[in-house]
Amino acid sequence: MSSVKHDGSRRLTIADVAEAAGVSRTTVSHALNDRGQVDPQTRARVKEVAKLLGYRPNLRAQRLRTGRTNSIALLSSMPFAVAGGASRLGFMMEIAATAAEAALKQGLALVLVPPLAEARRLLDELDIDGAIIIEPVAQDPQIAQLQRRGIGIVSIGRQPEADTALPYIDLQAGETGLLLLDHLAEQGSRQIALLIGDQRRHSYVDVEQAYREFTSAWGMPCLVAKADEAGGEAAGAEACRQLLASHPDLDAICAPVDAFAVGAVRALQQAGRRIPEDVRVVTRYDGLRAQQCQPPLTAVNLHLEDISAQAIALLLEHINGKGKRTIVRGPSPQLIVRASSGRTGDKPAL
Amino acid sequence: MSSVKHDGSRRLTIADVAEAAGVSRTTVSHALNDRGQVDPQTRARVKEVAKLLGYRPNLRAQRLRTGRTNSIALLSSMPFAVAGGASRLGFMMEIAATAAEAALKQGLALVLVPPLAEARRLLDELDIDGAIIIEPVAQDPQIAQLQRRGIGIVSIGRQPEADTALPYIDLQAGETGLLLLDHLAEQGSRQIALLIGDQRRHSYVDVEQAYREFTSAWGMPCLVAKADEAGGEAAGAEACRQLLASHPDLDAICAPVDAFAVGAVRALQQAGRRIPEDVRVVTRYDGLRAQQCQPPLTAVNLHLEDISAQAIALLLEHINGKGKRTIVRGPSPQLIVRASSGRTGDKPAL
DNA sequence: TCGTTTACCCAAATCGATTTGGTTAAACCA
DNA sequence: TGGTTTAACCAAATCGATTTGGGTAAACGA
Repeated sequence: MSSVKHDGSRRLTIADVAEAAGVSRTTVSHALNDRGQVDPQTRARVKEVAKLLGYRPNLRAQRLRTGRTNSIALLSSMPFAVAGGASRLGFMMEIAATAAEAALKQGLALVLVPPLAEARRLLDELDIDGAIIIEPVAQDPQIAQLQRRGIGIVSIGRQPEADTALPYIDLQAGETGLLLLDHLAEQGSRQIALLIGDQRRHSYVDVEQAYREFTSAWGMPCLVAKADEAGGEAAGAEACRQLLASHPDLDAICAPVDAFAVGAVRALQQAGRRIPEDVRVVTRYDGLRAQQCQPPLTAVNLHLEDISAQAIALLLEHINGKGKRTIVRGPSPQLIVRASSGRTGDKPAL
Repeated sequence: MSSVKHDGSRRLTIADVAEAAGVSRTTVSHALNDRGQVDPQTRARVKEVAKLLGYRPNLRAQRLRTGRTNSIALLSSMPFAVAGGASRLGFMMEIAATAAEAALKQGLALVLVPPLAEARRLLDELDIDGAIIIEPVAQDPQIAQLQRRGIGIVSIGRQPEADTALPYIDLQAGETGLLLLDHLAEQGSRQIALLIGDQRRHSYVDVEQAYREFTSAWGMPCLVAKADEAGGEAAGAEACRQLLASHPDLDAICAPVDAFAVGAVRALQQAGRRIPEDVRVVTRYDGLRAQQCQPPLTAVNLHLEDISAQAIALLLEHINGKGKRTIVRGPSPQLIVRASSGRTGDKPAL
């Protein structure tokens, strides 16, 4: 009879192929997956028939049988209350874009899980093999929830105060901070303030420690300000104003969060300070914000594509159970000097 | 015996619950899903037992049986060759963030499919119920591929020259363009150039048509420049330089793509033109780029969150087969006037 | 009292693949 | 020649849920 059905009647199954090829379902499965013992001629014929019919295996059945979903989730650890558009998610979305690419190349689908109040309930509905979480805060509830389901998790950036040590990609926040601080000192800054978020996030914890050691070693004053992550640029600006009020003679601000840094720039400009002549400003995440700021901000290339790829690889290792590594040192961050801290054409003053 | 096993031996199945509760698997299924006829007491007891044991249904089995995956993909129609970091994906990622949220609220997982050369092969490996494609170009191969699999697709922005009409959310690119052009004319511009991409994308096609009608109606010269999407800001700057060379007296540029607009601003500034005094610049997508540009760019609020939510709703309708709607008019775009086209404090010249 | 409805429950079929545990016939070996 | 290996293939079990098609006993109706 007709070997090709093209009415939208029903999806083709392995049984249809078996019948058309005149073999058993087993043989079809073996032939198509290059497994088992099948006569090369038969194998070729089965493949031919399958192609002709346009057969595609039912992924759901495949997955029930093999126990794999071939998909992973990407979570952030943002506070739910964060307001404002999606641009707030700059960092997460940049990782998302590169991680999705890396995942797809490994045959994995990447599911985006934005920070969401309902996410806690919905997290159980997700059929995933593993998850990547970005810069988790201490005691992140999502992590516990996923671990309860036995789902493998890897974090980008160490989880602070972790009771259950998660495998992670080391973002080297301390070193990155030192890179920025050294640069500022080298440029001549002697009153450097640190502006970080108030969450217990490794990048804040580590950079603060690095900062304290740095200032103490140099005999500099220790000026730490904390702002609310949810507040974005406005919170950064406000924190900067307070810094200026209490320490009018500061000559540099290191603000790892790009939104805080841009907010600080605005506040400084409003206060009549010139950047970089009076105050230098540097940030960590080199996103659109840092690049488009006026003046453009000195930042750090974190090599997020590499980090994403490493996170995917690490996660796969752990899912497959043959992963011994629990900490992976990410690529070395590189300083990108821009006008916000650069040596001005001719020295500003003596 | 012990009713709770907590060794990591094996995932609990419905059979375990059935045994523990002393009923059949059928009854457990019915009880937990609030289906069938089950004694309220039994139902409660089964739920109790299931909770106690920590039973969670195997999603893969559930999906094989019910035929749903509860996940959808988000595709862009970008050229693969596009270089540069993820920030190029600003528009896609902004939709991704809002769409993921809207999808999750509907119990759907959103899988990110970045523009990728290998994507064509990998697209068949994705187990999804439907897909959303952003501003598809004419003849997009991904669409054909998914349709071959019988997967429902909805596009954000009409697909131009479509042979198979896709349901879509109308982005009203023509109206949006007119909004910008009217604004420029109102501000006093009389030599308005249009700078668009060279792909066959609805937003370019529609805005170009609107532009031609607009200039013809006003008796203005028709200055259309096209740049390569993959070129980003540099391509926009180059196109702008050519425009300036051939039409030195232009007094406004409408560049719907934000990267082109920012590139144009750079080129204008290098050419010694003041913005907005000499040349006004406006763009469509109100992303970080437009906001952080110096001067900030007049742009349009497209209400992407609403559009994402509408796209998800439309897709669900079509997946469920009860969708009659094929075109949904998105929310009305709103002009956001900023310094790049604003009336300057005191009129620039007489 | 006998048939019928109703409430409650269950065994088995089903979804569509993969995998286990065979069977059959030809090839090989002593 | 009789016994063993090997190649090629297949039927049935399996994954873990949902759904179909009854079955049983109590309640109801005439």
